[in-house]
Amino acid sequence: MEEGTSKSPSHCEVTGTGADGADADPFQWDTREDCEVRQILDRIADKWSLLVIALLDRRKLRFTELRREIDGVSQRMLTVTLRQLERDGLVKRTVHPVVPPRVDYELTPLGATLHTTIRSLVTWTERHQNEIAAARAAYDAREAAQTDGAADTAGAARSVEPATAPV
Amino acid sequence: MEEGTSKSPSHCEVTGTGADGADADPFQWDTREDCEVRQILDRIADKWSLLVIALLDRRKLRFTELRREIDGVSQRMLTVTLRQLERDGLVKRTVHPVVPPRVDYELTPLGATLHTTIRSLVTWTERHQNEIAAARAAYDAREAAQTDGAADTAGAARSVEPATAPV
DNA sequence: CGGAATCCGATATGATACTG
DNA sequence: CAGTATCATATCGGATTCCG
Repeated sequence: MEEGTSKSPSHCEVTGTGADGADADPFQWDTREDCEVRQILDRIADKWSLLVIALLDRRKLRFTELRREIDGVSQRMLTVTLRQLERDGLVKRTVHPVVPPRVDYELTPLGATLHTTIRSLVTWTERHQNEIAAARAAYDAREAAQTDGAADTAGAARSVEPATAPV
Repeated sequence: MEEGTSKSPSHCEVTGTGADGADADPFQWDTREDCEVRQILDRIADKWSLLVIALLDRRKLRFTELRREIDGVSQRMLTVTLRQLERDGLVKRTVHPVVPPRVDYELTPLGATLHTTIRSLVTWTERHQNEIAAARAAYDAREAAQTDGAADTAGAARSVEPATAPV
């Protein structure tokens, strides 16, 4: 990710609708790793990219402001991330040639359309964080149980069906 | 990511609506890196997790099938990813105790709700991959131009505003 | 077949120092 | 303030091997 994506991603077109991608079939998509969609996906689903886009909601933010809002990001990673997003046309960078340098970042129209989707991802997470926490606790409990006491008579730790026939 | 998330993430509640998260204010959310939301986000926004969830749309898939569909994933990463998703309660794993082992993976109801969101992310990418490709090309062109020939008289490579006053 | 465990290299990322 | 450059390394993740 560090270096520019100078590889040559095959532009694998979707086989479905003739238009401009946007297939309706949930199954019939690429998944080839050298595919452009995969590459883009890897980028926007990036830890920091996600946060940057989520935060740049209809407002400009300065470099330092972003850095302050995104707890834990290093100056370096924020820079790199912003460059990538700028390159992908998702974020617009504006430099004010003033004495103490000032740089603003904001979403481009394209970035704004993505923002909606990202936002829904964040919302989903907020909504279900409790369920996930519960699931984790349950999983860990089972895990510990079978590692520790182990070998209980009947109840298997994970879901197992009562064998029917081999493949 | 390798090890179980045995850290202690602060359960940082959203300040907004009293209910169960689902805040309406796009700004007032966590961003603290030790926050649970951030951790979950990092996981589901993971390169492989994303693909697994996207692929498991209303169907069971065996380990090998998944591996075949997700080009480029190693056995190890697929296993690790599936474990995490299972732990988070997003994927259900079913072991059939037959002679050649057979394991099926499918989304849980919770996972299904996430699938919708993930899917929209994939769709967005498919729809806009051309725009992004164009943006990249443009960016790289500018970049090369100013690195190479550089120093053109007027047109600056990046967006720069004509200075008004310092901060 | 599905997976666990180990080894081990690539690299993504943080910390630090320097610059305009 | 907003980077860039360099260095050190923690982590990710692939290849291999062994197992039920």
